[in-house]
Amino acid sequence: MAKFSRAMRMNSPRDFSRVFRSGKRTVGGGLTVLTVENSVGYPRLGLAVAKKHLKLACHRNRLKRIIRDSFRQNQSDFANIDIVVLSRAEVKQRDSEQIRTALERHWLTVVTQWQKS
RNA sequence: UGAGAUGGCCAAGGCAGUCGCGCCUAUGUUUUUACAUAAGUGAGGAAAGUCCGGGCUCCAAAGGGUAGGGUGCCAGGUAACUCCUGGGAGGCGAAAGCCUACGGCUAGUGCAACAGAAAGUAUACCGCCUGACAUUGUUAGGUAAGGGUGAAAGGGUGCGGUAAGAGCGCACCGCGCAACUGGUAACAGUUGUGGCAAGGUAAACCCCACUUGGAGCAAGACCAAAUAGAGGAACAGUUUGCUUCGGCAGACAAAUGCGACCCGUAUUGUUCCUGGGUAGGUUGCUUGAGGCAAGUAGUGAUGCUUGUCCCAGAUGAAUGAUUGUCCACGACAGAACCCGGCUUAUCGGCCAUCUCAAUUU
RNA sequence: CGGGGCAUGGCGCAGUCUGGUAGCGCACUUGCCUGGGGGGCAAGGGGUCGAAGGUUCGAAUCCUUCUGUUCCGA
Repeated sequence: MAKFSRAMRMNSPRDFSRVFRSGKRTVGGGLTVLTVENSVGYPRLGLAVAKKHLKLACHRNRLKRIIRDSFRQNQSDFANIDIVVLSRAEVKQRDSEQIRTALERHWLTVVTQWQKS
């Protein structure tokens, strides 16, 4: 049962700045993924979609939904890590299909970087 | 059948399955927070731009006046409006129909570069005509038909008239004024009269009429807890009474608030600097100028009556993914306090009414 | 989400209230002064005034609607 509860979202600015300071980074497909180990006992997801990259609120919402859903379906592979997904300027040109496949590639690298203990 | 006009409705394409999210109800577990299961429900016509109007909240009642702002044919609708409806006037179209910041420069002031004689109580460069001098020009007058300048030149056309001309006179048109008729009114029509005297610009100042306090849910309210209610500096007026001489009370003044200013009114220490600490949660938050249906008044916007329904409420912010299938292959685009409008973006589909053309009967 | 400001040569700004000529500094080009550079002097080029409509004879300026950019409010 792959769920996505409130607790699995990163809300506080402290968590975000910790990931930005010491996270590992992978780039590609219009997205940047940062990961770092956490101590809460489950993986967490944080999103940062810039208004500069996607001007319309509708498109920003859509990108965030796609990322959340992809995280939900793949969460069983992750170790206890905090993941932050950032948008890049070129997401404008990608459709939802391309973003999903890009995310799959990112998850693969993340999983090999952080082996489940 | 084709071309067009107007108004209204629908629009994460429809149906079925699987996984997932917010809210809410029920049940169960748990000290609470929560968790699990099931049912219900879950973005828009523009949610957008923030261009207007209102509700709501705070600014002490939001009071009076001034300034400033807004609106501008007339009447009605509305909680209100820069909105809507009906009517008038002007313009566009063959028609249905559409468009219009559409009060007042005969209240005042200002502006109009360059050009031009002159840009507004008119004037005269070239002309035209008359007189004088003189010999094809000079000068004194008359005139504004023609030319020229300009975006714009002080009514238009025709006839009469004249030295040449001119509303100088007449007819028609246009304009102003008056009376009458129709209309609630804007306005329209008829008659009479004036005789050109009122040129443009008010999205120029302004005048007139109506209207308008300011800020915004990050407004505001409540709860709990923590910390603080500290230190330093400067200024604390005038006068009266009492006094145990420390002060106390009253009046005036002053300061501050009432978010443009004044009136009015309320309050009484005020201002500056330094240091310390901080944690948020709840509420406002969706039952409303609400939707739907029927009846009824009205040309209509809309009002009234009855019945019925509850239809997002998040807070780093909920609607997505995937499979099958069908078609005309799917636009613009995401609520954040709530409504009424306007404007802008937009693939298409459906319905109703009307106009024109062709054909057939 | 709410409330403001700004947009003018390559860059930074005037001009907008009060409508008719778009100007200033730096930069650029050419010439001169100098043996050369720097510096100075003189001359010159370069602007759909963010976009589209409207008002006006005439719009950078007035009005309306859009577009970008920037600031403020816990």
